[in-house]
Amino acid sequence: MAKAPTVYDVAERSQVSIATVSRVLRSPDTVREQTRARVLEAVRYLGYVPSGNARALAARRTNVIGLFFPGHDDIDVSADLSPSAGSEVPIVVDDGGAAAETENLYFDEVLRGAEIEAWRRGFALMVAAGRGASREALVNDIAGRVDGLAVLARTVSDDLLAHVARRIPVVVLAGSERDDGFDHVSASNRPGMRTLAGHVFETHGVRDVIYIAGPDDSPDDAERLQGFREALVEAGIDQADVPVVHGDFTRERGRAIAEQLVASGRIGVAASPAARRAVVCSNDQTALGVLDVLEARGIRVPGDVLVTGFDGITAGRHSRPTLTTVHQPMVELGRAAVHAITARLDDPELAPQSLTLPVRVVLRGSCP
Amino acid sequence: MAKAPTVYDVAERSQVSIATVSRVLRSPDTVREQTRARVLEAVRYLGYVPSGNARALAARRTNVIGLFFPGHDDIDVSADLSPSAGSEVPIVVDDGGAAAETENLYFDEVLRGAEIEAWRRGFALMVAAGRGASREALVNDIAGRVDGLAVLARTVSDDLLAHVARRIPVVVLAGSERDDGFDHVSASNRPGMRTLAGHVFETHGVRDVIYIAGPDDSPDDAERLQGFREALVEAGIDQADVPVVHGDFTRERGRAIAEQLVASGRIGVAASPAARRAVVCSNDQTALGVLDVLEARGIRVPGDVLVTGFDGITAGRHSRPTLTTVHQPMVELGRAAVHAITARLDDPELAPQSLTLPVRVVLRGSCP
DNA sequence: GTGAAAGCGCTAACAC
DNA sequence: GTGTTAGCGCTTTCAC
Repeated sequence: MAKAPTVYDVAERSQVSIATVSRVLRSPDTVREQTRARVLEAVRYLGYVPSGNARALAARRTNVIGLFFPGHDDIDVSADLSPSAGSEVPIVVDDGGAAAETENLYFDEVLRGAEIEAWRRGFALMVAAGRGASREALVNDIAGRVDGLAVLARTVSDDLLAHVARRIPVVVLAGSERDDGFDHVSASNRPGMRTLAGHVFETHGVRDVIYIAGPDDSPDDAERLQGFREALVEAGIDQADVPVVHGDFTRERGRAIAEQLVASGRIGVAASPAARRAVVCSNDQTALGVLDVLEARGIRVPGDVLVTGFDGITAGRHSRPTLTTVHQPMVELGRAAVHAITARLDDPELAPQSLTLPVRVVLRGSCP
Repeated sequence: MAKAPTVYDVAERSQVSIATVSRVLRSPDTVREQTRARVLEAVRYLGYVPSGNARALAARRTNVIGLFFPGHDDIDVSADLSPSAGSEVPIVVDDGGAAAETENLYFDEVLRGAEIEAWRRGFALMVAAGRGASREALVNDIAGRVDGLAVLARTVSDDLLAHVARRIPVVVLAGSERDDGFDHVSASNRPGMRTLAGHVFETHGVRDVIYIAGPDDSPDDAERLQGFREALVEAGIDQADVPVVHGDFTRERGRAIAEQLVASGRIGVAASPAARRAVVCSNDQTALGVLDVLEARGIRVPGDVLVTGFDGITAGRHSRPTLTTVHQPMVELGRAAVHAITARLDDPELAPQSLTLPVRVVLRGSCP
């Protein structure tokens, strides 16, 4: 690492001009076989790795796409990083208690989709998860390094987004499709929830229902609630009869809310099959929390209470009972975001696009 | 996006030199208040976002750290990305069948850790997941764009790694600590498995055991097997009596192997408490697959068979029964990797470091 | 406190 | 085919 070799070093050693070195690397077949060999040999000998920055600068294109997410505030960032003290391995018993749960499944999947699509199109992916105050600075910084940026809705101020969008294409993920001039990629939240809730009301004939919403600032959550209300109207259920509790999308909070509901008698063992109730949750994590409590309290799902989620995270396939939900194509969301960016890169004149990906209701044990 | 404004544009509009513009952005307090204000106003007006590439080139430092993983070959990359056809939401019944499982939990967590630590130290993170032939090209490419690179062991040829390492610090993740001159970060695989297996043998007195290993090319797997063997020796169990089956770390394969074991009578209902057997798996996914089959076959865990995993993925906390495992600090691994890189960046003369992070055995239902 | 000027390492015309 | 020569947009001495 003493001093990274440059094109000049390679050129000198292989007795050609720097242009030829560049050619060997970018369009090998425009160079005579023999020359090429000499250059490649020098590359190997010197340990030459082209500077991506110089390249990007000269070519006016970085071939990198950025992805910005809200940060993982939940993780203890101050934990020690000291190495293992010898080979003593502690044995602990996991009582299934309040182990900190990884809540970011959603982002992980979106990220994976973005990574896949970026790769296919010859782009690298730069990720940044911003928290707190420095968020804006981070976004600005990353914006200067990429050809296009995908941002989760509501994580960045509109001002900053507009500022950044003057330089590169920006696509907003999972937000409602506002007329803000940005490209949008989202899932059919409203219809999805409407269909699911419809299933609860029509198929099971349950009318005594509680809705557990997510945090106020989630655009997806708002759409879902709206879909839920549409289903209420359709089923002729009076909104006034339906409590809407606000959670925060975490399992923890789902548990807390469920405890309350049980304590207050809002949900519990059904006196008769006709008295069965339902808890419709705005996301899976919340629903899983509810299941935790109901199981612990001996309230049967789906016997006494129906429970539904939204997202389709993997954990819902392994819960007890398994969780009925609306499956969002998270990986596809990530892919679509990257796709939207590259599309605009290819044709900047394109009108703002809004892509809504299809969802599907997945019936499982908690609400068959 | 017509034409991104540059320092020159900002300089012109605010009547200063480009040097001053740069100063306002990098060291604001060396510039007179009034000048600074003028420059910032121009920045806002023009929608100026500094080019990260130009900056990196001039400063000879990108402030980006790279992370290279093996690709997600398992995902269907050709799937269509067409938008929702109207608002028809299909309703499907999930029979718990062979739904493609997301196997990359491990990387997701490592990535999260890396992201956190990178952020804390003022670096951006660039991720690349390479598959197949183009892997080497990708690694080379990303290496040219970052200040340091973390690579999962065995995903890149030693030659290429050595080549790249001449330019930037490279840290190898999760490999055995070979004397290859690279920095290494890994978990206590051997002691972890040894302790866990010891628990199976000593605490439960089970001696009739089967080991399901992972893919041959996994360095972690090799270490775990070694730890297992040490436990055998310690317990005075003859290795010849212990079958070692090779899986591939997937749940799917875990199921297949379990089916075989059950069919062949190697595992099954225990005739007496003393006849209880154990299946020790090299990772959690495999163990979960085994649990799937045992439950379906009416073989009781831990009553008839003890099952253990390794990794500590979230799914193991929600399986039925919950999974006894060795918990790897995956997030910490990612953080440590970034830490190692920055440490070397700060002091290139450092001797190669090998950090081994502690693990802990977590006892749950499948092997209390 | 501010400006002038020399690169950083590469690509892309344009010549030959 | 290969070489020459401008930049790409920024940081950073070194003057003033």
